[in-house]
Amino acid sequence: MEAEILHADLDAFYASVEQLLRPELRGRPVLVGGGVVLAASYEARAFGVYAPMGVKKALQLCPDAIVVKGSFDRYTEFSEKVMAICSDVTPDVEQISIDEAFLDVRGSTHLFGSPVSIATRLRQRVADEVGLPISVGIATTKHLAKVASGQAKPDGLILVEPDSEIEWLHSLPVRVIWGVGPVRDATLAEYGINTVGDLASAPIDLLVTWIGPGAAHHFQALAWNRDVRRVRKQGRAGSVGSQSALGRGLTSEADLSRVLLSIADRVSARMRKKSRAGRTITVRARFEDMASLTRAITLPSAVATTAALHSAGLELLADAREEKPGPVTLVSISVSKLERAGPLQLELPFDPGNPLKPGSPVGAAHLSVDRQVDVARERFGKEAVGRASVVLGPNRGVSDDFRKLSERD
DNA sequence: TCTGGGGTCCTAGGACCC
DNA sequence: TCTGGGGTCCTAGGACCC
Repeated sequence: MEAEILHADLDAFYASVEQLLRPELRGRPVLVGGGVVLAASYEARAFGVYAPMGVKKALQLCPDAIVVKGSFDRYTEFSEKVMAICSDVTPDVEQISIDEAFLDVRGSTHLFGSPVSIATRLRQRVADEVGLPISVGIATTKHLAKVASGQAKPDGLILVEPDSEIEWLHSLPVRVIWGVGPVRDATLAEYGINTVGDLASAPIDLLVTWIGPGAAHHFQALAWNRDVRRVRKQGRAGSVGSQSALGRGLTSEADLSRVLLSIADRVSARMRKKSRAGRTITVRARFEDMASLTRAITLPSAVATTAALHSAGLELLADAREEKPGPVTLVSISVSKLERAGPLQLELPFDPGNPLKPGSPVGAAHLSVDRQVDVARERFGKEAVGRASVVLGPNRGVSDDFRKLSERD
């Protein structure tokens, strides 16, 4: 098997963009974030700072660090430029986050040369045309390419030769396996599993009892570089969500409702922008002790409006607070089981008394909004539809939803 | 000053169906 | 009346990733 899968990963992405935009930050320790560090420049990492560390602690370790809030719109712009360069190299690009992507270059070698020369050119172009450092790993599988790019950082390139890949992989700490985080790392360490080699040679029946059957088989396969996942162009099924941290916490119904409304509006606007609607609405609440509860409901039809998410969110949050009263320090709404949705959709508000009868009774996107309202009034009565909200297309806020109604009545 | 905001995936139990 | 096995869908929680 040839090593033809690349994993390209921008180095300290947010911090690097800040240093690019503000030359006075170059060569200096930079922290991007508010309460916690989202990204630390390599100058800051030299002091032991990493994400996600509290900013306070980071400043103790590195008092000269400059803290910047972060400009996420700009980060998206830079990400798009880099992904465009990747797509120049091969059509088989799978973007897995804002700052990293897999590239399958097997179809490009006849045009652009060996995977190493392709990767070298890619790194050079990103440096010249965008101005950012990017590391690349090359291997026979996605997982190994990802491990390799991690080892290549900062600003490096590693090709794992197929005939020595097992030897190379087995020498690394088990934490490099994609999916082994702090908890599993600690569990494995208890049983003397410290390197990938240890993991590879652990008896599978014992591994199953330590970390469960799914994880055991998955991680041991990865430890032998058995990874059949292909580079796939389109994204995953997905979910859309948003959250807000609430400082010391909120207790009043009115405050929480207001926060939920703004979150619901953010989520629904993003769904509409993507022309998606979803059937499962999940609310998560976090409390003062950092414990959290989730509540979910799956509706018979998909919804995408602020009003539907808000009223469902209120119900679900009330349910969670019944189990655990007290100040809520973080709340989130996320929507999954997404489907394609037309840009125009009329919907009745979520009905707390009857969770089986929520929105979109007239999801007839081919009809005009006015026509949808008329049809709905015929079917459901003037009163019910008087409270309906209308999705007017991508990226409209809640005020637009409701304004349309008041115009009608 | 005890910690952001966006996600994916897995597990386990219960309801329900055949 | 008691009993089996298999499958799907849903909810809740948890680990992990960037």
